[in-house]
Amino acid sequence: MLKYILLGFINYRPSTGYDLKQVLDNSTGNFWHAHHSQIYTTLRRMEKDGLVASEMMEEDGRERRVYSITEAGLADLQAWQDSPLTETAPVKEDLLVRVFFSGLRDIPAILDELRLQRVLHQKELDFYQGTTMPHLINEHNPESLSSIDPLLWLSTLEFGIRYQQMYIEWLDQLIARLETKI
Amino acid sequence: MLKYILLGFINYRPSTGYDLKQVLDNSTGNFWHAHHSQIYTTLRRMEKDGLVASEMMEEDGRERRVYSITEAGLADLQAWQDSPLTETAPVKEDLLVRVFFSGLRDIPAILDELRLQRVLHQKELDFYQGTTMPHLINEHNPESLSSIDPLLWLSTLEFGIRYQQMYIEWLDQLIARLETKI
DNA sequence: TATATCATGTAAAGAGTTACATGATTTT
DNA sequence: AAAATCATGTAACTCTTTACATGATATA
Repeated sequence: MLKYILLGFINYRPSTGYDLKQVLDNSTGNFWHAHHSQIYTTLRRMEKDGLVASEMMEEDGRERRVYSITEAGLADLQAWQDSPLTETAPVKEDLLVRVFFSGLRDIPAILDELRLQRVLHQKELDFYQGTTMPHLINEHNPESLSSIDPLLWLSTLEFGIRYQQMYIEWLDQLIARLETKI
Repeated sequence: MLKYILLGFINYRPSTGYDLKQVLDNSTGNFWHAHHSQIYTTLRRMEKDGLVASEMMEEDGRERRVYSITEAGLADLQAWQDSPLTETAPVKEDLLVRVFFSGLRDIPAILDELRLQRVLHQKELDFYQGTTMPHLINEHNPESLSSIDPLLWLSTLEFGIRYQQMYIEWLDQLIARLETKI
């Protein structure tokens, strides 16, 4: 999947691994993330497979490896877009595993953990409700995104907002229930 | 993480890999899943590490390898419970990646994909709203779960229900928006 | 001058998926 | 008799994380 995310962004514009790490953190971080090590190695593999081509460029004395999409890469991206998902993505939520097996733990200790999670999820919600998407949309000149791109991008951002809101409501409900059990 | 899920369930009662696969599918499937191949290999590694011990048992002519938790396993489980999570779990949602990069796709094709996802998420919601948890709770005799177990288990189930409801609402919103763009 | 950011990588280990492989019992 | 379920595993591959490693430039 990371391959297609990288292809998708490189298709918007040629990019370095560093660029892509920033872009991922500030736009897809909400539903997909990757460490820089994985991004760099995946880009190299994609180049070996002929999906992208790279060129070292010097800018302000900095050496940057800029990747561009190839014809084969564009074909791969389009083939992926044309084969729709027929399954749902499985959820993996560490906290829920912990909650499930917390029957023998101290209730105040569980509450501490849940309250910390509430703070962290509120922080993520604040981040998504901040300036993330407008900047992504403004970076592209209006002509290049005549289509439904902004609608789709904002929708994925709204997913993140809904998710964090749901998560916080759920945490509040669980915290309230546990507070009556102390 | 799978290690702790397996330890957690084996701590409730000695189990086989097959048992654990069923239990995972019917209780944690909502926030954690694993293929049988991963469960079997993880159990073997855990046995090598002394966290569980296995014994072949014959039942109705079937050979079953039953795993029990060891003292070291229980200590490991408790140590994990005592070190709270200080981060949130990253979300990985394939569909959102696809939506993000659907700017050049045919809108009717996107809508088909979203409507199929709606059906699939509705199915999952129906499943979670079905009989999953009561049976898990009834399987244990009431004395063995005098604590807050049912409350915690039901809360994780409610997370799944809230998640699917949120997902469907989000899909409906996006579908409605795209329908105006045809 | 120290810290942060820019920039790119490798190595090793762990987690997870997919395919292969087998054979018994139970239900239709 | 066929299909489904019970039951256990291995092999190969891919994905992901964590740690190691380096060096330049920009900011405080």
